[in-house]
Parts: sequence; structure tokens; C-alpha cells
Amino acid sequence: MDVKELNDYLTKRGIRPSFHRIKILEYLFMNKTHPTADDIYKDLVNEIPTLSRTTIYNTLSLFVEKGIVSQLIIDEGETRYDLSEKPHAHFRCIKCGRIFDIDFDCALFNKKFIDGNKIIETQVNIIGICKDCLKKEEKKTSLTK
Amino acid sequence: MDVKELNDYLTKRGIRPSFHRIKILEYLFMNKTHPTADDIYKDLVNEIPTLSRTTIYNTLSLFVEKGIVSQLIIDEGETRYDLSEKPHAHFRCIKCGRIFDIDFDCALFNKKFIDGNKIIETQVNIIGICKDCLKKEEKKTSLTK
DNA sequence: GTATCTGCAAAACATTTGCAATTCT
DNA sequence: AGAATTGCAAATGTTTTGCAGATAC
Repeated sequence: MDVKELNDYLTKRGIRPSFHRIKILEYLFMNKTHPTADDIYKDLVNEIPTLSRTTIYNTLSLFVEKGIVSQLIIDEGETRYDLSEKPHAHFRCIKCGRIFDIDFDCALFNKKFIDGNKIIETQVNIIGICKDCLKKEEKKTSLTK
Repeated sequence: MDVKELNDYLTKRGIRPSFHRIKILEYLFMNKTHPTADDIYKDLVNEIPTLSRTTIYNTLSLFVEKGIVSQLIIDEGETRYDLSEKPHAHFRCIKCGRIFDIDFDCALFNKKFIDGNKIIETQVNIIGICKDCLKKEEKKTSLTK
């Protein structure tokens, strides 16, 4: 996505395309790693030295409000952000801290109601040990033996 | 559950049953409302005036470590605590803020692995508007008309 | 009497807010 | 000019930490 496309992407969704907003949106398109506000800040501040955290927070909450970004509450103490795409599950590894998408289609994703309660969004968070960290543990164990 | 039972409950799980620990465990058995650390503190401090938040945090993390309590990450900025029972989904109402259990059996609850990644725990969080708040909204709408 | 438990006060975080400065039209 | 956007600095709220005092075995 080039700047013109990002510009249109925002305009179409009723968001004025300022320089910062385009940069943050571009970051989200390029880094589908469920970054925290601080992750985004730390990376972008190299490019835009005058950038402030407040702008990151302002922009992200605007994006959430307009529905182009969704909040992922999976860690204690910090919120992660994700471009809104088709619903999927998230896996968080307790060893390496990585969070990645899992292509799992929960029966709830298509439901509008459950027990009379209206569903807006369903988040499926899987906590565990990822493939890569499992391999590392295996190696350690076999060396110890 | 009386004090003796709570005492045994802790002892069996390798936790020394201090007065505070029993009180906090009792609270969790009696209030299955997914309280925050602060909820527990505010209620118990009436009974135990010298109680400190630190003790609540210490005790809860001990309980989590020993597996008798699980952490529920569903709200921004605060962790909720739950007696570990059979896996179920949680519903959070964005109007009234209430969080309650939903008896939904996600296919992931019984899985040990997904895509080669080891599953420790799966949390299913449904965000929406609860039955009661929907009714209130209906009333308002019909009055406005 | 030594280890454990508790609690205060301070620190450490992420996030929000008030307001002033800047930018855009 | 007037509205929207940005950014600093302070405030807020939750949780953690260091350490001292109390309690238990």
C-alpha cells in the first residue's frame, strides 16, 4: 500500500488523512504483530522524532472508534492493536511472549446472540507454549539427559 | 464452605492457611463475580481493617501459581480473578460492565495442541450488550417513539 | 530463632487529561 | 480566523517492589 492508497483508505472511512495517521496506519499494515501503543511509538519515533505517545493513543482510539482497528486484550497491563479483519483466534506464548493469529473458526464468530445477550465481538485467546519454544525446550532436555 | 473446609482446601494444595488467605478464598467462593483485586480489597477491608492491597496481590498470585485461581484478562487495565473451574466462556456487557459466565463449550477447551503449539489455557471472551441492558434500551426506544 | 507473612510507602507501568502550540483550510 | 491536530507535562489507576515489623512453627 502506497501513501495514496492509505490516504484513500482513511478518507473512505471518514478519517482525515493527516501525516501521522497515515504513518500509523502504514505501520499497522506492515507489522501484523499485534503491537502495543508503545511498540508503535518506539518504532515510529525514529522516523518522526517529534512524535508523541499521546498522538499514538489519540490515533489508535480514533481508528478503533471508526472500526478499522480492533483492540486485543490478552496481556496483563497492556492493550494490543490489530487491523480489523475476519475473526480469528490469538495464541500467546508464555515463553517468548509472541502473539500470533490462529486460523480457528469458533462457532461464536457467526452468532449474533447467545442466551439472549447481544454479541458485538468474540475474542478467543489461547495461552500456551509455541512450536518454536517447544523445540528449544526439547533440545535443552535432551542435552541435560 | 466453613473455615475448616477452606483450611483443608488450601492445605491439600500446598498453601499454608493463614487468616488472610482463608478470608480471600472464602470471598472467592462466595462472590463468583470475577472480582478485581480492588473489589476484594474494598469488601474485605471492612472486616479486616488492617488489610493491605499488597496482601491481596500476594495472595492472588500465590493462588494463581498453585492453580486454584485463574486470571481473566477481559477488561483494559485491570485483571479479574476467578476460581478455576471447568472451562467456560465469559460475557462482558459494555453498558453495565458486568461479567458473567456463559455455558459454551468451545472445541478448543479439549485440545492439547493446535498447529503444533501446546495449549495451556483457552479464554473465550464475548463482548456485547447483556439481556438486561437490551431490555432497558427497548423501553427507552419505545418511550421516545 | 528462623522462616514466613503482612503492610506501608515508593516506584513502575500503561493510559488519560488539560491545555497550549501548531497546522490546515 | 476557526477548527482540527499534535505534544508536553501532569494526573490517574493498577500492580510491583523494597524493606521493616509482626506472626507462626
